[in-house]
Amino acid sequence: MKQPFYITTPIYYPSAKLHIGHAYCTTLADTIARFKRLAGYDVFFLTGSDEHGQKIQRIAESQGVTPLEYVDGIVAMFKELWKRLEISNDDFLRTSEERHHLTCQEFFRRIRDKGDIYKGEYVGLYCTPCESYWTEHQLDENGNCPDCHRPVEKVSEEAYFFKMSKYADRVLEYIKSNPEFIQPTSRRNEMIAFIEQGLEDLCISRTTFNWGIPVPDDPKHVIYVWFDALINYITALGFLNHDEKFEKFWPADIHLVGKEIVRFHSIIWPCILLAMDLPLPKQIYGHGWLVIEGDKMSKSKGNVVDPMLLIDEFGADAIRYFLLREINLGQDGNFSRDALISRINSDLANDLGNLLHRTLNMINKFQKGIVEEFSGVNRDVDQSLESDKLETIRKYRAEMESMKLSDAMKTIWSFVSRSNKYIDETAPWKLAKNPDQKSELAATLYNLVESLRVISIMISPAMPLTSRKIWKQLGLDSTKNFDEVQLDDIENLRIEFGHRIEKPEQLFPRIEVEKS
RNA sequence: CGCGGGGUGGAGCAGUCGGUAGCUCGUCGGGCUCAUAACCCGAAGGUCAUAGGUUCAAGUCCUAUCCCCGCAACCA
Repeated sequence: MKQPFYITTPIYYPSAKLHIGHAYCTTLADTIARFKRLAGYDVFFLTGSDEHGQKIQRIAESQGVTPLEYVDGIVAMFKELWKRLEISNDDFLRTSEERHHLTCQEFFRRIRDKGDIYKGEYVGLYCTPCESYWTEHQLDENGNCPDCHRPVEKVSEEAYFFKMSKYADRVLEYIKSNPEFIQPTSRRNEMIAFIEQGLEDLCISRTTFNWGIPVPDDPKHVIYVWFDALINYITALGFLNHDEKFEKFWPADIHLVGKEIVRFHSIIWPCILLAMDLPLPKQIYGHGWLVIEGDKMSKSKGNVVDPMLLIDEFGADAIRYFLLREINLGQDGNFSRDALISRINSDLANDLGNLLHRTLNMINKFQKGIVEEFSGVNRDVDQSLESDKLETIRKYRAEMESMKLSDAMKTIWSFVSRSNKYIDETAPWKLAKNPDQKSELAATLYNLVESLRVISIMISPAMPLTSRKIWKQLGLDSTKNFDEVQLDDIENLRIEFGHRIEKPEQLFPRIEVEKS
């Protein structure tokens, strides 16, 4: 029986189109999910949309449509983006779906019945024209509403509270005794410090708007979006229907989230689960943010990068590779068009693309497109290439398993480089001129095809389209169907003598940049 | 003294247990010609923000200072 593996992205808020930061997070999750599938796990990979809240309701009103009509349009764009980016999610959860409403209400009811949700007074600073509560920190320099800059007033309303304080100690204990729970460590330290300063009970209902999940038996309240949103991870597993998916996949292996929402996932979410007597997720991984040309991405700065346009221009795999390679998981990373083009040209076109192209070209030119048989060739360079290959595979597996995705890409590419060097070392164009060296030539070309075969499997979680293209061009479909390739095939599968390669095609054309 | 992250050759970054400072791009020189003017080899270039301290030895530990960037509870 296959081992289960459950990974999630956050459910994104459909108040606007998704930007490159969302694409980054989802690409990371997708790459991990694909790697785990390749490694033989039974993977469930979830993403979705968090559709409720006052902000959505207001935008919809301003456009003269219902909230649902409004989010339907945006969510369709989410789905289109994930399709174009080759995201392999197993489900897409919308919090507006009935399955989620019912699950969420069930959580509320059970926690209330056991006495951990109570009715109280929410006191806050309210801006009447904006119909919004603000915290003191959010106010502008004059102590006014940060949106409209008019004065706010202290207002209270009836609200439900969740007894988070009751669970603070247990969550802290869990974090402390499970060092892997919150990653990276810097975030973990932050969370410990945060809990140690004391947790207040969480206000989990609102009465100032109605686009949300109604509180059971008290429908003038809607459930606060975070309480609503976090539960999505369990809704999707069919918790309510005692689905076998729930038994199999809960607790989640990784909730991959942005650093700004680590707190919700590593404190509020565990408190909710403890109140429900459910096991806690194994890991919350907080990735960093993308800064654009050194600046924080924001609408007001007008530097928001649309991933869809990038995919149109450069293709999904190039974007995926860049994000995985260039940014160290857990830290902030820089996104710039120049850096992207530079990566595409040097790593993808010059190194990988050209390695494939020159290899296939030589097989066509010197051996009429056939990977020919040879025997008795074992030069130092061959041994050296072989041992580098084995070391590369070993490192790659270790790095992928420990989520060092950027390191894993570096490891693959140093082997790409090694293979290019092997061509220089063996100089097949010279071997081709001498009939006595037919075996050496065949061995060289065979070893190169082997290198590319290994590379194509290793890049498949990160660059599924390119991986498939290489597989096809190498003529490997006759050896094994690409979709059935497993991680162990890196070592186990061997190319047969005499098989025919396909027509070489450029994987990544160079992008010419005008010099200024 | 709110919390956290960061300051390493022209640019972007790695540096695990402290032991001669690495990678990619760019620049310069050479080689090769199978290839997407790609590939391979070599070189130049850093007092690792600053000032102290611990140590036989510090980018790596400790203290102080300066600069940049996030977060600061209902905000995805």
